[in-house]
Amino acid sequence: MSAELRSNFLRTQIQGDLAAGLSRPVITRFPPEPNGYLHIGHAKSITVNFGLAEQFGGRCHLRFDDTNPEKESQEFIDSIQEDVRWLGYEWHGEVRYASAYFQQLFEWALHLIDEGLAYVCDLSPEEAREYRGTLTEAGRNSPYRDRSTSENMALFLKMREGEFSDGERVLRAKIDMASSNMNLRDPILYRIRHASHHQTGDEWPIYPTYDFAHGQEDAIEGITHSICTLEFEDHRPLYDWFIAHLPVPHRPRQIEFARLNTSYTITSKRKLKRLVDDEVVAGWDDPRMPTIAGLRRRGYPAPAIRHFCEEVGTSRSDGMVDMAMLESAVRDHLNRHAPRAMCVMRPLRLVLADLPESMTLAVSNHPADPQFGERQLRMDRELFIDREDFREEANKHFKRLVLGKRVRLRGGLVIEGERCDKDSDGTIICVYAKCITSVPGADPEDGVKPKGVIHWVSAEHSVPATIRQYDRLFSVADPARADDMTSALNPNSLVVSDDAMIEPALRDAAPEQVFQFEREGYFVADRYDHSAAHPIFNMTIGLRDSWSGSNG
RNA sequence: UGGGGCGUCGCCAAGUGGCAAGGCAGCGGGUUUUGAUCCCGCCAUUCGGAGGUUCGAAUCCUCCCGCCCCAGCCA
Repeated sequence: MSAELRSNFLRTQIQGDLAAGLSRPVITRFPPEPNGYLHIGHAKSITVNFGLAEQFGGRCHLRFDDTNPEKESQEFIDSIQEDVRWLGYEWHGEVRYASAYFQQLFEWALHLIDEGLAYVCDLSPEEAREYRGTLTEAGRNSPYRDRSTSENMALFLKMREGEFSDGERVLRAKIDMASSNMNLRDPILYRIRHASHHQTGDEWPIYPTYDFAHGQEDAIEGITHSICTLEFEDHRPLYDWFIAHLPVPHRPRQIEFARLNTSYTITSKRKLKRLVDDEVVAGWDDPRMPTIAGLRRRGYPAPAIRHFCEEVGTSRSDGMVDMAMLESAVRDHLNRHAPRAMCVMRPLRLVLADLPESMTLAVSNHPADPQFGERQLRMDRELFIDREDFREEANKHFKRLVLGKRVRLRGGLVIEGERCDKDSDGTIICVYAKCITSVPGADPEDGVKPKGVIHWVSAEHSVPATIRQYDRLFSVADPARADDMTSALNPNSLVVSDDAMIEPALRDAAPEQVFQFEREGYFVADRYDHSAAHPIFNMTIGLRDSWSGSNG
């Protein structure tokens, strides 16, 4: 394990296991159920599981926990694999499926029946709930609990043959109906579902539950550390019970950590699905979604997401991480990796009447990294600047273009505002300025430096683009706790503008390429919709801004 | 009110008997052809609370308080 990684209880635990003589390589697994798209919380689990394997020279499996066919689909299986790879990880060997172990699981169920440790129960779901008791009252034994081994065997075989209807019977473990741990009150091992499975088709009319499947899957694969979230802690005694009572080839160990929660987001798959189904967003990969696919389409780089997951740490205490931390990781990565370009969002015509002739400027693509090279930009008599960058008059805090004051056009000349035209409503429609310098990049000869620098594009040589500006989807920090998710939505989470003008070269941006539009923020060429004929950029995130809040 | 967890700065989080790391946020200053970046500085005499053990406690003990999870034939 590299020394620079901060310690956490998982790494400490594994180091301890290794020191205590764990003789096999560390093997972890990322075990999603294919019933939705992966989200930022899964990203955390992925970096934990794949990261641990990597740090300890072990391996990590990708295993679909597909024990509930009615909620699962091939679409999710495909998207999950794509997302894991995009995040930068490759699983060891083939993709695994819990469903590939159905026959083994079935045989282990027979074993438990044989041992008198499992029985077929005919209680209806409602009756079973009654018999289960409550948190403070013990449950009662099912009237079917003492069936003979042969009767249980015969009944379970009939279940497997599809002779009963859905919900008619279940197979339960015989543990302790009075246990203070609800999971030990004769948990269900198999339920009847005449449902076609995306992997096994109609081969099985019965499906194992999570509890009966997960630990055994881990055992089959030789998983050394089965890492899951805190809510499964109460299941660990049951996990261990199966491992102890079944002839499994290996004893995996379950360790729980606190799931990742980030402010202003929701990670319930059920609720995310509702946003998609209700068309509140444009799909699972809408750039406002906390899904991996959404973050990707928003322009969040995979290395930034991985770095964020490492930075927040891994512990056992519930909490909520400030979204600003993820955003910081994104800005940090993009600042170093995104080439600079100019985009004028709210164009205002600027005329340089005394510019002798159009000139071609060589402008750096990155202020701190020469490897990005430079690009040629045309500076003509007529330009566009942002409306926000001009005022007829302003106090000294306004470092942009003002009548009678100087400002530099990024990478070009220093100019001075002279006058402006307005329409009948008083709206400024054109600004006139004179050139103070004649050589690009030079300072004024009189030594009076410009107040600031503004960005611009050539009126003639720029091209229109659609800019999709995103803001957080929810306006409350903890939408998961809102009584009504819909009322917590931010009505301005998406603002589309077709007014923007961009440098012509931006037309040729590759899908998913991210640029910094100087003085604005980071923008990504939309993965699907961007084209040279119709450039479309999604705002990834704005630049940090210490001005607008205090003065603007 | 049964059981299982968790409480260290505004938000995350190291630390496990010997001087309370770090990141994010925030605040001040410097550099700057991006109000960005970068750089410098500030930001917990105290670890949920109260007792106790100890030369010494965030770390060990006792009691108390707060928050989270569990009563799916979901995972």
